[in-house]
Amino acid sequence: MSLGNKHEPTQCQLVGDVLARVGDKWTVFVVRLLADRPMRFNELKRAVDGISQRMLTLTLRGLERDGLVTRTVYPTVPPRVDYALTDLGQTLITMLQGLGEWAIANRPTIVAARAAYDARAAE
Amino acid sequence: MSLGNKHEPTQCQLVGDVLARVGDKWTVFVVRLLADRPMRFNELKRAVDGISQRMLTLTLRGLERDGLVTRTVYPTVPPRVDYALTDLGQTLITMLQGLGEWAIANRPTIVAARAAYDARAAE
DNA sequence: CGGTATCCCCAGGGATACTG
DNA sequence: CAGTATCCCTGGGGATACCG
Repeated sequence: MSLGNKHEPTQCQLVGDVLARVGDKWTVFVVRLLADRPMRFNELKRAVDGISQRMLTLTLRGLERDGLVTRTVYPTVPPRVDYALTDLGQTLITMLQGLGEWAIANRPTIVAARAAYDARAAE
Repeated sequence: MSLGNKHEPTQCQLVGDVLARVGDKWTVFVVRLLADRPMRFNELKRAVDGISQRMLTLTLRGLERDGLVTRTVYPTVPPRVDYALTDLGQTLITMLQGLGEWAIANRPTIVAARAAYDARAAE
């Protein structure tokens, strides 16, 4: 097996891709909400504090494209669109959960490190 | 305990912070390299393909500020600076490992979903 | 209701030159 | 060697207006 093969990205690149996917400004919030239950567009918009209509659309389109979210249109009047996590999306939640635990466990340490660093820089 | 307390960020925000920290363009590559052993500045620069001097500096400063990396200066001529992961940085590696496994396991699914989505969009 | 389309701004990040 | 300083450009993302 060739490690330099351009068609087989390194693990680093794969991790980078995942982070690029899920590390944008809004994805985590949307995914977190959909973890509980399917939601409609404006319902999400109201729930995700501060998101613009444009960014909600882009975020959902991206998730849909990667197979993490399904978009279901009910051809009623007025139209109704439901967004829901796919099975793949559910597995992503597990990853984020792990990240959340790490964040909670280590935030005090990080905050302290930051304060110490900034104090040194300011002197 | 109050969940709406502004001094206690939601878990979503914490995850978002971690992702913002580690989800930038270069951090994963640098952290991955330092996981093996401490490295010098230009050594890192050569190892991380395509990174600019400026961005390597900024990335390392950020990691140092958050207590994930230590910076050790040896006052020799020419100067020598070693960067190494802290214990906290090591725990981060564990998280990234998990992300990497998820990425490897699910990439085929994601690639397929993307192809399918793009095919629909193009028709 | 659930979007597109358009305009605009600013931070992330590259290239280059200079320094202790 | 290990940076800082400066310039510049792209694209992420907000605000607003319009559409089926």
